[in-house]
Amino acid sequence: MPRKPNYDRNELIDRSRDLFWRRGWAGTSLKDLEAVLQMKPGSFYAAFGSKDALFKLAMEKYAMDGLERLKQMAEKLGPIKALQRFPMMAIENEDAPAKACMLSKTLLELQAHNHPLAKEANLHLLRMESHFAELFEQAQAFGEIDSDLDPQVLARRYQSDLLGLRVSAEREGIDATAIATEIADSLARL
Amino acid sequence: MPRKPNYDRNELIDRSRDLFWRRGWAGTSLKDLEAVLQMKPGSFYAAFGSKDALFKLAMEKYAMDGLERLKQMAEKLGPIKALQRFPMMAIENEDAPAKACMLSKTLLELQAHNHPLAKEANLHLLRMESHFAELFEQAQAFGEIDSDLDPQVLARRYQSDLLGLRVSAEREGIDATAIATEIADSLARL
DNA sequence: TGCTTTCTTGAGCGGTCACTCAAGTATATA
DNA sequence: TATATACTTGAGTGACCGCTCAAGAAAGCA
Repeated sequence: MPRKPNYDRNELIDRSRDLFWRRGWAGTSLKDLEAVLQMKPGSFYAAFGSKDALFKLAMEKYAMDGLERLKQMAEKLGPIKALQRFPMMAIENEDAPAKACMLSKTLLELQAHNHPLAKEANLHLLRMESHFAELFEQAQAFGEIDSDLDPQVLARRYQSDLLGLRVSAEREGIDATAIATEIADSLARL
Repeated sequence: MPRKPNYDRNELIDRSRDLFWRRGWAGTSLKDLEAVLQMKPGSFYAAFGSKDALFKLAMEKYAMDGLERLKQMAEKLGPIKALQRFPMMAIENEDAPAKACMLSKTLLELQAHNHPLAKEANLHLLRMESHFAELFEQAQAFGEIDSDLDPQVLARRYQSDLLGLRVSAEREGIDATAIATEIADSLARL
């Protein structure tokens, strides 16, 4: 009986993610979103409820995609090779709206205000870290790295390096690929 | 003939730096600044000109203090020990308004808008990186690390690690001291 | 075709933003 | 003490913020 929306909700979330990722939470206004989504305020609020609610959806998609890419890479290359290539992949995609990680950007922007989205970002980062740990564990099982090392510790350091790499990649005039290579090399020495 | 300001300009910049460091650029409103500085809008604009101008001053002080601490540490401990201790020092100060680096926070927040303050932040980061490189060079001259390595490359990687560490330290439930220790350890292996 | 139900539109809400300025106040010099 | 010269005050500026809602348009069902 009713009328269907004339947009693809999933694609709208993608476009929002790109905008939020690049410009951040405060840096993205409703007007910006309306322009990119081609939506008037009424439709926007009917569809998503609020700017924060959409940001949450965008961040979830961002995190899910990242995890998915890591899993696919691990299936194709095995755990250690996946971990080695992941940093380079994260920074070499020219189409991405930003080099830096959307989760860390959100965390840094909103943590001081105790904004719920900061906690959300931290949660996604924890999930990613867990999967890094799993891969390190698998690599140990395969005898690819020293099995005396603690996978959790390795994962935490790895994620920290990755976040640093991606902040550096955001800078102008910095050759981040060299850093990515070094991160990969240091994994080979474990 | 005139009247003197009844405030210590330097201390006002310190307080602004702490607020900006913690809350970021968009996250700090004029009202916030007026409250912390105990100034009415008129005085504020007479003293500093604009929010951005004060942010610039705050960031300059932030960068100068960081560089100063590094130099003092290097004088006291020598280059390599200073580089080893610097990461831990950066995250263990409980009085600091934030663990993450103000320069990287500013860069991530404002880079997408081509805001002049983002370029300014990048410049301060470059200056810091140069000094890291100097210390690596000195360490080579002292025979403390392999002299075949490129000090510039070492410095870039070191700064990247440091930025990652400080993002991680900002997170809740992450033991950043372990990461700091590992950064120090990996310098010992050069 | 007519009715119901949803989606779309866009003017406009109260609030906050960075900032201004005219008036008042304090102080160093003449 | 009188005057010139800042500094301080705070109400008020226009612009933008996230968001609301009443009215109109479109599509599925009878």
